[in-house]
Amino acid sequence: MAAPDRPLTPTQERVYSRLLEHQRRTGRLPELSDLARSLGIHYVSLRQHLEALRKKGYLEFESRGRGRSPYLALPPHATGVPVLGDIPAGPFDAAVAHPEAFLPMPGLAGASFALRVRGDSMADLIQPGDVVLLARRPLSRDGEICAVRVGEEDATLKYVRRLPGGRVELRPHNPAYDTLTVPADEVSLDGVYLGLLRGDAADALLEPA
Amino acid sequence: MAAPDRPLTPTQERVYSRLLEHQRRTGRLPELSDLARSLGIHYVSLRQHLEALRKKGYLEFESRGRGRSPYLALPPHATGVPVLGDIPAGPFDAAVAHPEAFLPMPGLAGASFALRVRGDSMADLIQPGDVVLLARRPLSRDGEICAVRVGEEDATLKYVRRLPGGRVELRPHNPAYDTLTVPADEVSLDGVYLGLLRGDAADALLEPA
DNA sequence: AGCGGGACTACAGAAACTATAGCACCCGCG
DNA sequence: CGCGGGTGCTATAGTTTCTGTAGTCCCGCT
Repeated sequence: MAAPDRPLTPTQERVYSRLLEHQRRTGRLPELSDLARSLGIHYVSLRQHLEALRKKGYLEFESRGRGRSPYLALPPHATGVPVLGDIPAGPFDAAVAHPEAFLPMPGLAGASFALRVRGDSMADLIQPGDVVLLARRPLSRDGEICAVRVGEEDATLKYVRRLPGGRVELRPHNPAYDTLTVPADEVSLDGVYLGLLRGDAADALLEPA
Repeated sequence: MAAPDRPLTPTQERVYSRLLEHQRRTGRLPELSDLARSLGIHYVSLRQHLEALRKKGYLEFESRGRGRSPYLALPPHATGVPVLGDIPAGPFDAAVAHPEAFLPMPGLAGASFALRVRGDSMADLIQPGDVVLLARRPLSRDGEICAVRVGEEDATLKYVRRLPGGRVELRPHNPAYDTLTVPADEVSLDGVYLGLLRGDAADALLEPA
């Protein structure tokens, strides 16, 4: 119930996306009466929708007594970047994986996710406990660092380059490991490297799920 | 006037730090009447202090008409990590440097800052346009990556290790460059590596100063 | 002696929010 | 066909926050 678990009706969708938009634009949430006016519906109706959204897990909404402003907030999964699992790690399905925690980064929410580094198999620039930020988008320039999986192996970070003939070159940062070239259809590209947070910095930022 | 430029009186200081604390704890700002009660002062007095803080550049505060909640916000420099300049770059004085922009990361504010990478002299893991997060703290473990300056040179990122005899080893990530050992008093350690954001991710997060 | 910071009292009005109740329409489902 | 859910309205009455303005007091500093 903590995470969105039920589909929204059209009007609930309208209310919810209006809240997201307002949060992005202004960094805060609108007042209920303003929102009701701008949606063209009545205050009482709006509250019914907010209550429905709350029950479905899309937001936090709590009355604080007569005359007081209600507590209204979008939960971390709406504004934060989810930490989906570990790297290297077994195959994870972004649609199914349930996040362990969230990085509050409104500018990146939706288009990206994060993985925590578990082993020390990566280059010395990345340590166990670090959190790697990854964009959910296809490769745009050759040579970008990506989280990739080959077949059933664990996800790892590699420099990815497309080769002629439908093959892909996977080069590890650590030169002690081999560079692979694999048919493109055997590689699943999970995310493009967007950044990294040292373990202690990540811990200071993370919000529990 | 945009940044804090004048000293605060004791009570203004109290009001301001209470706001910071509330923002850290709850992620939002308190209502004025609650705040006044918890500070043990009257509502009208509180508003005088908020107005004074606004004039001194410590916060944004604007009345929105009778009966409406006032607009109250802490500016980016209170909750964000400042981007102080470029790396490699000439000596920058953290106390004097005026930030170009801010990364909204409340958990790290105060204890850290950021530098934008300008040249491509760093290792291939760090590209021009990236933003490097740095902690304002001394070296805690040998081998940490730090932004250091030797004498009057530009600041660069190096693996730093303390050696017996008051010397310091500075090892670049790129093995093509030399590892230096320098007397500790010739090295100024500007910050300890906390993380990195790719240029496009940083651009999505940055707030102008 | 004057000034600024700090703090209070008082009052009237605007707007937001709570709480509750009732009415109406449309739609899908059993 | 009836029922429930979603949507939306009207209405009333009460609480609280916030605005705006005005006046009083004390204290420390210049």
